[in-house]
This record gives sequence, structure tokens and C-alpha cells, in this order.
Amino acid sequence: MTTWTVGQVAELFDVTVRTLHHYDEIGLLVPSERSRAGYRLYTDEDLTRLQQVVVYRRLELPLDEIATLLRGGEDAADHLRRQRATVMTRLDELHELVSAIDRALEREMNDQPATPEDLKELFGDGFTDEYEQEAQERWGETDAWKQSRSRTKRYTKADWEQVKQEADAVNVAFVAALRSGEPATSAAAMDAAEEHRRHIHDRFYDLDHTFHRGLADMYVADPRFTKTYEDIAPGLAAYVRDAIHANADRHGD
Amino acid sequence: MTTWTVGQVAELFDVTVRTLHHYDEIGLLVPSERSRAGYRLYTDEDLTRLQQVVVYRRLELPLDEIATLLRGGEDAADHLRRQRATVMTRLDELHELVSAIDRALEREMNDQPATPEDLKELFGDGFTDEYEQEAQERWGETDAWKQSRSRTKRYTKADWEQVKQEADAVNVAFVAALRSGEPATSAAAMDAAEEHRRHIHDRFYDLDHTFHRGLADMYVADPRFTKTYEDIAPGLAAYVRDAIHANADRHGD
DNA sequence: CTTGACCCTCACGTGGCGTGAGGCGTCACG
DNA sequence: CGTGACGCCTCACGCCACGTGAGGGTCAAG
Repeated sequence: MTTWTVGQVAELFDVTVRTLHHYDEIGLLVPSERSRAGYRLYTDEDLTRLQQVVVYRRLELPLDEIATLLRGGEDAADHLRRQRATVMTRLDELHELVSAIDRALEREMNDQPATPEDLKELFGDGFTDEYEQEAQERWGETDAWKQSRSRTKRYTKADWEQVKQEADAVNVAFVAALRSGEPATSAAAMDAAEEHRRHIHDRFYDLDHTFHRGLADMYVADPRFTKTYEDIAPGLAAYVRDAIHANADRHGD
Repeated sequence: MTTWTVGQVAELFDVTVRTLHHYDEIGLLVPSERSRAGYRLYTDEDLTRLQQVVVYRRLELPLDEIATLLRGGEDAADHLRRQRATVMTRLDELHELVSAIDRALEREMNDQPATPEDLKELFGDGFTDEYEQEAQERWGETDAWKQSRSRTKRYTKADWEQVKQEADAVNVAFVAALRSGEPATSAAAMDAAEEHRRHIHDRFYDLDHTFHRGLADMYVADPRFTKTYEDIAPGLAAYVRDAIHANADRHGD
């Protein structure tokens, strides 16, 4: 038996039958033979070609580029280099994405009242906790998370209460500036913004002014967090955001 | 002017008009008003909602999840955590991809163009061995399997030899306990079980005592695995299973 | 001769829009 | 009051790499 049917080939290479049909349709891998009944029959050579296709697919080359590559015209090294650059770019994007999500999550955490149950749910209380395991696996690599976790892990109830007090103090400063009629670009408002940044910086993870801007925008973008500020004082959310941006400007970031 | 047309909104938020049409079509963002001529007119509230959509889109959340989120009530943190896990998985894959490309490039530069055999060696997979195929069928895309793959991928020949030696040592311990006539609940048998668990835990994937029980049951239930043990010594499969359960009991899981 | 596993060819669905086609609305200028 | 440029509308197909049936033929075993 020197030929194989779709099902056999599919199992061998861990692809679906539909995929082989697709490759046939677009001419990327047309089986050399057909049985009288019309069954696709793959030869050794077909399998070799499929092997190459499968490998290049794992590099996420589009199928038409793979076709070009296998037509033999192009230099494989060039393709690989280009692909590497593409992957690296994508990696950077994903890294940014992760930290953006981190910031969004951090914002979630900050806005939740720090009841012991919440903390347990957020940080877990043992290695048997599924979330804890996943968090360690998945989040273990980002600096923000490592920092935040290593710091908050040891926070007691009292610590959390103090964290909350600090947060409240920051809010009070914001409200005072707002009520006094000073603009968000005033020194008082910017000072409150800087306090806000330092609070997060000290308590959770390193936070520079650029990231701080991102957080500020989130506060206004999402009504759940807008509400937190609007409940304290109307117009506070936008005021806080503007103050943070002004403060970032002041620091030249 | 308290409403905006598609074009204005598009420019404001740096999205295309088609995108706004799309969001309208799928009901994610339906403009509150229409002009007599049927022009879409976006209000302040619409823009606020769009702002949120845009933010979440930057986090690459699927549109239907964003819809769920904005419908309110749902926990944003859950969605964000899931999204984070997804992105991290993708990051891992791309890291592997980059090193695979590097290895391919190295081969390409130093030696001749890569033959299919080279590729097979470099990227693995392709003509997978039977164990790997069956394991994939069994475990599919479970975390354990992914973890095992990501670890073993980087094992060298020497590593594998050591892994084999460790596995043999565990088996020897089991056989010794069995031959000496000690019950599966004896300390010797349970110690061997614990060694077995740690071996897998260290070498392949996180394995607690509860999951270890599941493995043990499978050793007896699945003839392929049963055979492995029965070939070493008759009655060993069941003995191993009982020892593992006893060991799990001992550890209170 | 039946059964059941395998194979075939359509052909529509997926996500998140891009990209026209064909036609109406609006506005500044002449 | 007409005209041209531009913006808006609604279809509706295209993209990529297949997934997922529907409806029907083929093949080896019992």
C-alpha cells in the first residue's frame, strides 16, 4: 500500500479531512491519484509536500505564500526572516495588550471594596485554588502582576483598610479641588492626581505618567467606574481624568 | 449641534464608517436617532457607548462579549481574565514559533536548505509518534496536555534518558513492594505512588492527588496502559492504582 | 445482502469588517 | 435656481482558512 486516503492522511498529520479538501480546492496540495470511485489517493511525494505545508502553517504563513515557497522560486531564508519579523511585531503588540488588560483589571480591583471574600477570590488562599494556579501560570511573567501580587499577597485586613483610606484621601483631595472651583489644571488638582498615581505606584505596581493617562481614560470610558466618581461628586470623573492628564503634562510625559 | 453623523463620528474615534454600519447591523451600537433622510445621528450617549466599545476592542475582546459587557450586570473582570489567558497562551505559542524559526534559519544559513526530515526534527510534529497522537485524542486541548507539551518540547535526548530512568526507578519501587508481599496500602507502596506523582508533576504537568486518582483509574480501565504494567509484572496495574488511591487518602485529598 | 465506516461534492456559516455599485441628500457657489 | 462635489444610504459580495452539515455513493466485513 503506497497510497493513502484522506482519512488516513488526516490522522497521520493531525489535520482535518476538510483541510485536505481545502488544500486540494485551492491547488496547494492536489493528490497525485484518484481511485475509480473518485477517492483522493496521496502518494509519498504528496505526504512530503503536506509535511512542508503543515510546518509552514505552524509559522502562520498564509497559504498562498506557502504555495509560492513550495513552487521553489523564493528563498526559504527570506521567507523565514520576514515571518520572524512579523511574529516579533505581533509579540510586541500582544505584550502591550496584556499590560492594557492588566491595567483594566487593576482598575476593577481598585474599585471593588476590599472585603476579605473579594480578596480571597482575587488572590486565592492556597495552591489548590484553580484561579491561583492559572494566575501563576498565565500572569507570572508580567512585571505589573508580579509586583501587585507580591505586594498585596501579604496585605492583612488592616492593610487593606489603610489602602482604602489612602484611596479615600486621594478622592477627598480631588473633591476639595473640584468644590473650590479650581480647574483640573490647577496645582491642587494636579497634586491630587500625583497622589493618586503614587498611591497605585506604592501599593500595587510601578505606574508612570503615561500609563496613568491610560487609567484616567478608563475611568471616564466605562460607566461602572465613572459611577464610582460620579457618586462622590457630579463631574468628578472627568475632572479626575483631566487632572491626571494635566499632571502627566506637567511631568513632561 | 448635539448629534453627529457617521463620518464625523468615524473621524473622531478613528474608526471607519463601515465599522459603524457594522456595529449598527449587529445591534452593538444603534444610533439613537435618524434624520428624515435616514442619516444615522449619534448622540452624546451613543458616543459614550462607542468609546467603551473602542476601548474593549483595543483589548481585542470579541464584539459579542463586548455586547454582553455593555448590557450591564456582567462581571468585566471575568471577561478580562479570560482574555488575558487567551492572549498569554498565544504569546507562548509565538515564543515557541520564534525559536522554531530561529532554528530553521540557523539550519538554513549553515547547512543546505532544509529537507523535510530537517523540518520534522526542528519543528517536531508531522509524523508524530503514536503515543503523542493518542494522548492528543485523549487530552485534547486540556491545560495539562498543553503544559506537558510545552515542557517536553525543550527536552534534549539526555533529558529524555533521565526521564526514562526516573520512570524506571518508580516502577522498580512498585515492583519491589509488590514482590515483597506488602499491601498496596503499605508505606512502601504509597511512597512509590508519591514518587510516581512527583515524577509526572515535575516532568510533565502539575498533578495533585485528586487528579492522580483519575490517572490511576485509567491505568486499569484502559487496556493500553494496563498492558504496560502487566508486562512488567502480573497484577501490577491494579496494585499501582490501589497504591495511588491509598497515597491520596494519606494526603487527605 | 446488509451494515456501518468511509468517501464524494455542493454549499452555507464564521468574524469583522473592506470594497465597490447604484442612488439619494445637502451645501456652497455661481 | 441650477450644479457639482461630497456625504450619506442600502444592498451585497469578498476575504481567510477552514467548520459543519446535507445528500448520496463506495467498500470491506459478517
